Amino acid sequence: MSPRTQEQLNEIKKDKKQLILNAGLEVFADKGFHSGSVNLIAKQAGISKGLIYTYFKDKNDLLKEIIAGGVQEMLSIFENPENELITEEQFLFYINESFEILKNNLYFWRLYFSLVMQKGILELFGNYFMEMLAPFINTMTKYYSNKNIENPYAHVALLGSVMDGVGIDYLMQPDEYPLEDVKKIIIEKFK
Amino acid sequence: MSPRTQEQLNEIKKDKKQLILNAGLEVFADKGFHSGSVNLIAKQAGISKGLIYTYFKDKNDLLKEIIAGGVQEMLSIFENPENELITEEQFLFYINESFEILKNNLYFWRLYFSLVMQKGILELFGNYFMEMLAPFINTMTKYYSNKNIENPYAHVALLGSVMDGVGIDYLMQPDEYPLEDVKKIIIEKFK
Amino acid sequence: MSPRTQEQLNEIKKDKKQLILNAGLEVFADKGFHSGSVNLIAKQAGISKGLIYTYFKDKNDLLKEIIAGGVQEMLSIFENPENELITEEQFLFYINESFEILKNNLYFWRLYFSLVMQKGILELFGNYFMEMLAPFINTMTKYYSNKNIENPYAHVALLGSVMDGVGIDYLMQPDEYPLEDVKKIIIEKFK
Amino acid sequence: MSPRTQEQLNEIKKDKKQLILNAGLEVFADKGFHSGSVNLIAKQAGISKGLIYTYFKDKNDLLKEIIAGGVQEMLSIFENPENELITEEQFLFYINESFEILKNNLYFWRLYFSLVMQKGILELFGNYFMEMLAPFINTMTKYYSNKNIENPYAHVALLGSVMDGVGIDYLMQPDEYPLEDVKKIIIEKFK
DNA sequence: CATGAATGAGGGTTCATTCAT
DNA sequence: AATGAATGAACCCTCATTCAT
Repeated sequence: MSPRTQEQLNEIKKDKKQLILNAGLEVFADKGFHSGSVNLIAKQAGISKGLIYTYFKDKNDLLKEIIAGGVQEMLSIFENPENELITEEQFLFYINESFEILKNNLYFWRLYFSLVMQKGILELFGNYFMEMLAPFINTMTKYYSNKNIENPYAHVALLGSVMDGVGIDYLMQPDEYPLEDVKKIIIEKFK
Repeated sequence: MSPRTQEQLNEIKKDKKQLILNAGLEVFADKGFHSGSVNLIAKQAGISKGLIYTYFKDKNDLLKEIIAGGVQEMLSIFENPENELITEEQFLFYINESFEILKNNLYFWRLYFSLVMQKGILELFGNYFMEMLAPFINTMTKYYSNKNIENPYAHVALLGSVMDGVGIDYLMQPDEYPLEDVKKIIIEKFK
Repeated sequence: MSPRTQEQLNEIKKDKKQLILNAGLEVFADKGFHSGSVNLIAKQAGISKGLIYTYFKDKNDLLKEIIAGGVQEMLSIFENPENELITEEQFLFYINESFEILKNNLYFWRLYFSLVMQKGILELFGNYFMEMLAPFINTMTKYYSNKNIENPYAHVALLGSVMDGVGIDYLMQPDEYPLEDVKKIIIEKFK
Repeated sequence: MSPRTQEQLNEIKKDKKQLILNAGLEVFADKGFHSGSVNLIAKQAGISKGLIYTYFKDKNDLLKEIIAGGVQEMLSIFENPENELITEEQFLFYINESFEILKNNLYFWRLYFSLVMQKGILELFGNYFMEMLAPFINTMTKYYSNKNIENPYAHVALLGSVMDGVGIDYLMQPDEYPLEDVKKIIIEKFK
């Protein structure tokens, strides 16, 4: 029989790669990068260990692509006319949107926070994370500066920390954390 | 030389154990639990690998005792006449104290946050962490309730998250994070 | 286009097989049998991994056929009226010819010498190599016997070893080894 | 009980290390470096796989130490007053000695010849082998130069090749190769 | 005939844990 | 109490081989 066409192969490749990326995300998010074994990821994806290495150079590479994918998704959501000053309404939108992103990407954020604490790993990603967060930080800094608030930098740092902290606590107990109520208070206090 | 008394022996034992606990805390905080090897801990403590197993059943047990120790320390600091209602002044004291604790226990908190995201590990500790945080939560809840603030539970959850978020961000970049400025804003917004 | 005739198909088949054999020879000679991967051979031959298994049972089989081909080529060059006694002139010719063969089949001889030391691999070939060398040995033995030289067997063994040793040393540093000068001395000493 | 003294430990270490070196030499000589697995070496030495890594950084390191040991042994045997011109008697001694060394270190020489053919591996050893052979080459060059023989360099190259070739052929069939007879002829032709 | 995705055994290596001393 | 040599399970990764297409 004739071999598969290039198109078919590309389709397979894309699907399988995504399958592995998803499995990797779940496993790494649950167990952490070091404890999440390639074996487990293969099992989770329903494939053999070896196949992972058809799509990724090594375990590091798999992690990098998982993160890159997540970061891309974040950026695509947050992409805004860069140096635009935002209104209070837009501020609310951003906060809301951030919470939606958090809720819709539990695994990614769990992975993010577990990586962020580990010295050696963070270096793998260079400025990925910084780049991901930059638009948010820039926009917020401008927002606070415009409101003539004293020390806008500290305000933004705090707001970022708040989002981080809420994220972590919510991820730890998604069913019990009063996310919506907390959101309201944040908006009230930080707008 | 005369043979050591039982008391002296106990003292030695306690010292050695503490030595290992300290070394373990530093290594786990720096490398993470999985990557922080027993060998490294032994080296850091200046003892042999085998001796660790005289004091601890296994690596998990070592981690548990490290955490338990840290939690005890937290509790001892925060120990307050339990159901006492606190004044605003005391509220300020608590916040301040929390920041001091954070700054003085970088290793512990780094370890804490690196563990907290990992499902498998978290189960090792059952309610340890919850118990550690309970007094803080209780006191704050009472404080907000007394001020007739709407939804005190959500307020406390948020305050806890804020402390978590600030903790993480500070730990990531201790030299660059504007901790004092952030503290001021927190007090202003949450008192 | 008209469909290919059976003959043409056979021709293609033969070509493909030869393509693989050549690629295999180069790769095995360069990397060694164990480290020369099937994948690399396929790439070198410009075909797919799978196709190799249409022509060869397995990697061992490919090696065997590569060696068999090389041995055949040697034999065809050396083929002489079997039990004929050779003159000194013919002796010179043989030596010269041997050097030419060496120079013209660097890959084969590199592979040959890399295999010859390994017990496990050598068994794959049974008497291949012996058969390859037999005509040379026979001819030379007769030559020396005829000259009434004492212990012609040892002389032939030595001559064979000389050719082996020169081969190896030349293969190790083809550009620096004084092959022509060495040849002159050999002829002088062994004719 | 008290732990072992440093002396005892050193003794153990030395013995075990030598055990592994010997096992490694045999396995690598028989199977080649790449095909000779750490597993097999452990089995041959009667120890666990892991123990090898107590004594050697990795597989490469094991090979290096095996070779270093062998080279040292060679050098110690051949050590001669360096720039001394040798007599014919001494020449005979050297040739004889070389054959003894060959016979007494079959594994080492099998390993040597199997390595020498492999491009990538040879580089691991830099000038080890060259240094090992240098005294032999120097001494012989001087010997031939002194005899006013034309092209002493080619003579030495040939003599070296002869020793190599005889070595290989003998190693391939130690029981059948007429080593003593061959030695006589070599001496006769090359002295 | 031809492809390359997929498998799984086996490779080198690390490391928690044990145990003779 | 103290040591560190020794073990073996589990890790990441490679590669010969198979098979659906």
